[in-house]
Amino acid sequence: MKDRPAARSGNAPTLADVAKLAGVSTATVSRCLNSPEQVVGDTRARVLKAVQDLGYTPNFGARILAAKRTKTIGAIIPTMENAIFARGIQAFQEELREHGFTLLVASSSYQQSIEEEQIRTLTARGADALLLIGHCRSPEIYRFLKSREVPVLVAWVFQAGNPQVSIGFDNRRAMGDLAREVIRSGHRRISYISAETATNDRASERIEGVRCAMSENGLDPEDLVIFETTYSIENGGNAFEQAMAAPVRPSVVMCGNDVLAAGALLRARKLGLKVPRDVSITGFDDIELATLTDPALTTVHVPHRVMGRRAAQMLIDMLNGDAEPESVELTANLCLRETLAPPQFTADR
Amino acid sequence: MKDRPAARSGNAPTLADVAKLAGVSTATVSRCLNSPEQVVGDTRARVLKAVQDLGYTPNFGARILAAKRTKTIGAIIPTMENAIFARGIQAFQEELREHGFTLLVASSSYQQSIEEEQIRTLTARGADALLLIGHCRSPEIYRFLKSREVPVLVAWVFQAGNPQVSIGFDNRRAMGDLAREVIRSGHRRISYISAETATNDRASERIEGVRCAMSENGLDPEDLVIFETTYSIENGGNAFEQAMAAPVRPSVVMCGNDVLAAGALLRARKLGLKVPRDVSITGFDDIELATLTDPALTTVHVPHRVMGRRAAQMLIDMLNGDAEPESVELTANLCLRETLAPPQFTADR
DNA sequence: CTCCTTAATGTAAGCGCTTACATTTCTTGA
DNA sequence: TCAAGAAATGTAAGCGCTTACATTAAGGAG
Repeated sequence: MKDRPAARSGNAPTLADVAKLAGVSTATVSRCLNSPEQVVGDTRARVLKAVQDLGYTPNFGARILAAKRTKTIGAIIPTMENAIFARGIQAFQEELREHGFTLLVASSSYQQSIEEEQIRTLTARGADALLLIGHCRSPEIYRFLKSREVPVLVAWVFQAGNPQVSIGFDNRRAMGDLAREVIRSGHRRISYISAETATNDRASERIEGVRCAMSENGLDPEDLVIFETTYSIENGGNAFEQAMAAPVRPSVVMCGNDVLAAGALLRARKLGLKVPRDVSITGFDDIELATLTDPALTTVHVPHRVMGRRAAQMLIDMLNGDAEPESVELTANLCLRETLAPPQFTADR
Repeated sequence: MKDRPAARSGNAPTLADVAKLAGVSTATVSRCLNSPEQVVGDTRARVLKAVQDLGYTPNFGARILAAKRTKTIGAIIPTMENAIFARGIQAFQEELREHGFTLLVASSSYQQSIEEEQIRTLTARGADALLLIGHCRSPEIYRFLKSREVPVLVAWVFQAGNPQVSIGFDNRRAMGDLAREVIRSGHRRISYISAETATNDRASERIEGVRCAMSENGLDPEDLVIFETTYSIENGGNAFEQAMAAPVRPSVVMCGNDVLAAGALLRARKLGLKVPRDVSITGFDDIELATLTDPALTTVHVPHRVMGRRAAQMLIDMLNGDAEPESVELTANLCLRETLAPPQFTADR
């Protein structure tokens, strides 16, 4: 890898170039750009014309260095490939843009070490604040963030009592609600397909939700059969097949998200199982896909877009020091569609 | 919006702090971090320890300013909400990471002005190179990019003869191939649901592909009925309904992508139309969703992941000046599944 | 018409890093 | 053992911007 001589040096016009052309000082140009009300109309016009003529673009590196604030916010999500994050982040960015902020996105592939690296990178790049997903990360990195005084907002989760400011919903309760519904319709043998729980608190909270619902209803939480895998249609299908191969067949397979559920549904079709007659399947998130499948997926609706927009507003408020930041709980509602039905009391087992 | 005093000043340890602690000069520390082979093992260890102890993170602003290259690559995509970009970019980022590059993503909401703004932003932030989607943008911005000497790679398209380096597939030919297949199975009355074509060359190229196929087969390209809308399931459904309400009902509705096609399919079901008996539907992209629908979608498979990975490699090569960059054409293959069948020769009309 | 207040603009000191060049320290061959 | 060249390290000059402070211009009151 050859080190090329510094690229694009000498080309980009600088503040000084603009200043010279407009016949003012660099300070005036800077003010024109950052607080135009401080400079009189006449001069301002001249400066802006010079900016135009030169095709001047400020160098953010220099700005970061000199000003410490950059009107940039960073977000680190597990993966762009999951529609829920894509959607939330898209809304997040739209809201930020309306307030003159730029968004920098990075993804961590669900790996804690990568996420921490990205946190450092974005901070070093002058992100004024950060949006992160879930609570699961090392104390060091929280210490780091604190020492750098970077405001952080955690999204996609809400846990009463957690001091870290967050916006999201209570994963445990949401999945618990669904599980209660499942149990109420008569299911007793539940299998659960989950994402890897090690560094994903949303996933583990959801499992806890199911367990709670079980004990509340006199079922032994220990009986919950769990299959951990990575989010993908294929993996969902495989896990489903495994689940159905168990000696005691579940009457319902609950899935940690819609993608897994879609995979399960597809595989059920392939295996010649009728859903929900032979087995019920549930998802989580309510992405578009959930309405497309046949039968349509019973799932939990999460307001991703709303979450994204509100997250942006909260972060901006935090940056402005407008008010004490406070966690926001959004509600996730059940979406009862077609894949859940009372179990057939067949004589299997 | 109050201007707070410069945040996190005085907190972050700097190169100088590290240097002092390690008892060396800042130059040595810098070398330790950027070209470790230049500093002897003993010193290096001392410096790295100091870096650890202090929790030092380099300030990218300063780096951009001083070094002009940042091992960062920017990508601007129309939207994160489209699985195809999400997938391609995810692969792109994975490959970049393996080579020590960081990815900065921004999205343009399919708006040219926003895209150009983002191009300037990412450039100003020290992106060493840029990945952009499609060829559609103003000459000024290309001039800007050229003057800044920022290597640019255009993805998701390949047009023979276009001097701008790109990686992708020939949208016209790919959709043309599908159209030929459609015509070969006997269809004559084709309706087409497209994305907005104004600033989306992929969309317009695909339409051209259909038109070509039509004239090759003795059909009048003027007869192609086109509905333009924004990519979404809902819009796809609406456009489909409109298409089917035409006095001369199409026997096939071709869609600019799978999302529109899924919407069409769903709406068809709602309208009581059997696909493909009453009407055929085709998509484009072959996203996961295409296999989930019932019947499964006939579409064109695009190798998004491969494209992302190769794009990363190409950009890195360009940055290294390793070889003359050359456009790469990938192939997009037909995926004949269940939604396309010969038309019924009913007596409608 | 002068003096003082206020608004507009200019001056210049960094921000933290890289790197060309200068200096010191180590090797090595005769 | 010593000179000469190589290797390791240090010195210091920016990179382009913001902003505290200094200066100048413009009003307004007396």
